[in-house]
Amino acid sequence: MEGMRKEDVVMEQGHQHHQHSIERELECVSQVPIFQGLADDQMTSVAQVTRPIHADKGDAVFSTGEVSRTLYIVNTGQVRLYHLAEDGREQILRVLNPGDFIGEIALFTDEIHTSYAQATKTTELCTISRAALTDLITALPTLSMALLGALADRLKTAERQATLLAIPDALPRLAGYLLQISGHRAQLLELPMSKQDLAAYLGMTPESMSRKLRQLSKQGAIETVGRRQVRITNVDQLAEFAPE
Amino acid sequence: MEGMRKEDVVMEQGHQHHQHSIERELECVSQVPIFQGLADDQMTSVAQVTRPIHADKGDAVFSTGEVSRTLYIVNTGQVRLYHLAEDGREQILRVLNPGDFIGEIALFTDEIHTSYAQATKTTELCTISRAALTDLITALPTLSMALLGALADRLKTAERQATLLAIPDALPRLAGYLLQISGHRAQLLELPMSKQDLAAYLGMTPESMSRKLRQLSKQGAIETVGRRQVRITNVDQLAEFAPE
DNA sequence: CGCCAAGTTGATCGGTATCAAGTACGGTGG
DNA sequence: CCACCGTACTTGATACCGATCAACTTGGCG
Repeated sequence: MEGMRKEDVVMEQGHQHHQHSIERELECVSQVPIFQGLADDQMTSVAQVTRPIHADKGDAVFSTGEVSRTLYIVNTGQVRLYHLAEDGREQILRVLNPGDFIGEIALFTDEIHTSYAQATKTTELCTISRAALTDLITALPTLSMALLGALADRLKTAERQATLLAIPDALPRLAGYLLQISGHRAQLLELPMSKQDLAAYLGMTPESMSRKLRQLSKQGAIETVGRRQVRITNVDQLAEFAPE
Repeated sequence: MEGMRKEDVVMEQGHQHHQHSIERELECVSQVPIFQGLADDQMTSVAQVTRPIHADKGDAVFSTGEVSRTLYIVNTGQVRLYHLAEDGREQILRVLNPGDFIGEIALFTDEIHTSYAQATKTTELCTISRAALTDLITALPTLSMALLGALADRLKTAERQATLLAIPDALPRLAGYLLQISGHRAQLLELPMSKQDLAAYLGMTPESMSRKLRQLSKQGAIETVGRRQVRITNVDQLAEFAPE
């Protein structure tokens, strides 16, 4: 991760601004999956329109009501996206891990953000303005393809999520979710969010979540480890409870 | 990483159709929103790699298990996408109306279709192979942008759908859905699918759907008109039942 | 006009939300 | 390193909503 050869590229670009190096920007860009596959000089031109952002744990990256004209890409750390219901309950939309991005809708319309984005730990992001990104897209077909691929992937996830949520019973919803994030493999896995957030994400209450997890572990399909981990001990058993 | 070079598959495939007129293909292409904004000659090159497909009411466009290497765009008619649960119940994923497309995931991986696509009426589609489309994307930035926009839009819909489905009570789910497809406007609107399909789409039974619709109309928020239409008579009233 | 699928209505049952207490994990400070 | 504390999580009891099964009605297509 550290040993990137980027110094020579930085030099070539030095004339634009003064010697304010774009090293930090390049580091961000080079880490991000959608920019993999770009040549060094292409990466540099991306880095030039990138602006890094830092957010400490608990900080808001953006809030509801703000106008969205920027693409945010998580470099390190984690960001959670959520809605705030009028009763104060938070509905988790998605958790962004390194490489994930948000704001793609901003590319096409002056949309108002309908959710909050909050760092759950110390987080580094890079941002790209709409204008800069549209320029990049037209100039770099490789980037277009990468973006399309990432969007298609998220779409698939969202549609699978919707299919899960349409199931009326909580047990298959949970089982299906666990199977999905484990890749149908018996393993110890870290939950991407707290159990109460996960409960909301899966359309149930924390109480139901707890009961269903217990039920699954009594059946020998899983074990809960601490507060944030679940070990899948028997995939077939788990699949019994899942849909299809 | 190595730079990607585009192979000239477009020309090779286009060659085969060169003999007869591409009038039919052009008609399809010119109707489709994602191809709007292309110059005439660009549209022609798109048309050359397009293959029209006809499906009568009830016909399958593709089925679960088939390998997906094609983008399908609906020209006229309607296609419904659904999963088949083991108990035989159909879970509607999405309904494709003219201009909508499916198969974008096929562009990036040899994915197996996980759903069925069935025409609900006489339908004309155009199809584009993966190779041809990737070439088009690299050649036509306008098309890239249009595709990205369409995907971002679908993503937004899917995520909103997931948010709706996470609500445990049926009434706000239905109210939220109606508000959404009506654009928060009082108007007569055509349901995009049958009520029983809509019920599955919203994660409830046809019986519940019927009862909740009745409840909303007793409150004066809506009126049901025939089997496929709903008139929104009081948006504020409807919003009372919707989340947020 | 007649038929059949789609939709409605009713009665019952089960599952989950809710409310209310209790428990334990994991971070903080001593 | 350990004791402490707050919050996340768990457990229990009850009520309510929606799924289910069954019977009926209606719209709309041939």
